Amino acid sequence: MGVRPGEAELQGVRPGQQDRSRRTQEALLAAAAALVAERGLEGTTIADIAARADASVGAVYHHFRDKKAITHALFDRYCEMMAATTAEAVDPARWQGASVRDILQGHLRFVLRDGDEASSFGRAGHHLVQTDQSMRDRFAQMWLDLAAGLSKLMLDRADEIGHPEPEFAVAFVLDQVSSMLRSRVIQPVAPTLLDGLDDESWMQAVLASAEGFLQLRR
Amino acid sequence: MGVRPGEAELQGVRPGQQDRSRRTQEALLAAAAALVAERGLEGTTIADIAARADASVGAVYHHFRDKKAITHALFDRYCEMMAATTAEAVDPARWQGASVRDILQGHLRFVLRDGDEASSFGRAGHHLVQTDQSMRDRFAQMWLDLAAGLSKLMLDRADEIGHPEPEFAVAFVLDQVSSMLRSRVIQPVAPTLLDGLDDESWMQAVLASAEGFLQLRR
DNA sequence: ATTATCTATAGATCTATAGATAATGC
DNA sequence: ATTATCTATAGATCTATAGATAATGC
Repeated sequence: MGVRPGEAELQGVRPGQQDRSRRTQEALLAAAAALVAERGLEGTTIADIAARADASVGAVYHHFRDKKAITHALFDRYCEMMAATTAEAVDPARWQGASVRDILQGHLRFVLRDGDEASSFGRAGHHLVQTDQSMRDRFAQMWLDLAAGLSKLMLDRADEIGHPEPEFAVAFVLDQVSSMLRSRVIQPVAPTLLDGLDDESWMQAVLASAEGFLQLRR
Repeated sequence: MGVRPGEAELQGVRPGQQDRSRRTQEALLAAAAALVAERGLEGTTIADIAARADASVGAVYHHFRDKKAITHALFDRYCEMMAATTAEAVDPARWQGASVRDILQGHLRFVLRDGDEASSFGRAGHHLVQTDQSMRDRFAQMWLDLAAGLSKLMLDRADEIGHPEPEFAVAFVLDQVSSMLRSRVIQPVAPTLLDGLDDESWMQAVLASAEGFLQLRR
């Protein structure tokens, strides 16, 4: 999936020419994602990955040149997921006739759903971002793309926005929403005062807050 | 500082009876804090710590039973800092005559200033929280104490709050503010759309948002 | 005399490789 | 015949200790 053979091989991922090979490689990646999501990169050993995938250490090194090649393959998956999300979230055609509130709500719902299915690739990606500069840069670019796309969609509806500086207000609200999503879904660090609140009510409160700041007209 | 000798020794920190000893132990802790803040716990070796403190590996093990003892000593420092902050932020006497907005602003200013001085103990603490369950629990308790204190201060001024459910509104706003502080100051992960904005203007926008949600009366 | 520090190294882990064995598909 | 997997292990790194040396303060 994803990277073309030539490119993948450059990054230390061996293509594989048998069906069995592809299955093993999938299992190894899934095992690595789960373990990295749980314990972080440095808490995960090659032997752990092999064991969880019912394979051997040798098999791991048959598929990946070294440990770094595994992390890059994992992060590629993460980037594909996020790029797909962005493309959909930012497509103007999809949001014909939608209001600013609809757009924000769509984004919130998407991330909440995504967090719910507890995709280990997502969590693993977030661990990796903190360990490698090149991944940090790539992540930053992806996030700016998403934010810029959402921002454009919302500013196309500037007539709904009562705040005197719509550009600033939109940037602030996107920042606010993403910070809150991160604390609740992506990388919770401490229980919050709102832990008892269900996702739907929480989302409505976030939307109400954004609505107030933007001074949305009905 | 902080822990009483008996308690410290139990946790694997050797008290030390000479002046030189105390200085070395300080240097070792400061070095460990800086390195953990930079590279995380698992990226930091005992040899690194010794080198940065101009000491030897043997000296490290003279002062701390094992690596875990160092991390606990670091986290103790972090807890002391945070407990002091909380005690001050939550003291009703200090906020005589202050408005809800003043209280929120005080909290924001404090964390922003703290982040500015880039205390490596603070950053190290945040890395440690993610690696150890007992630290996670302790951190959660401290954060709930701070939030409960701020919440009480604000609810004592419920007459300023126009939101129909003041308790919920206050909890939501505290959650929102702490999420945003974390993303901007404590553990930034990606550049935001607001990176160009100075701290003061950012803070004013956060306060305006909270003011709107709480429906504060003047 | 006691306490603190240093050097050198044993023991534990972990990454990565080499060589032998098993499975695949032309 | 080729590709994939496994077992066993070399080499690198890191934690922790032992024993020798240096500094402190009664």
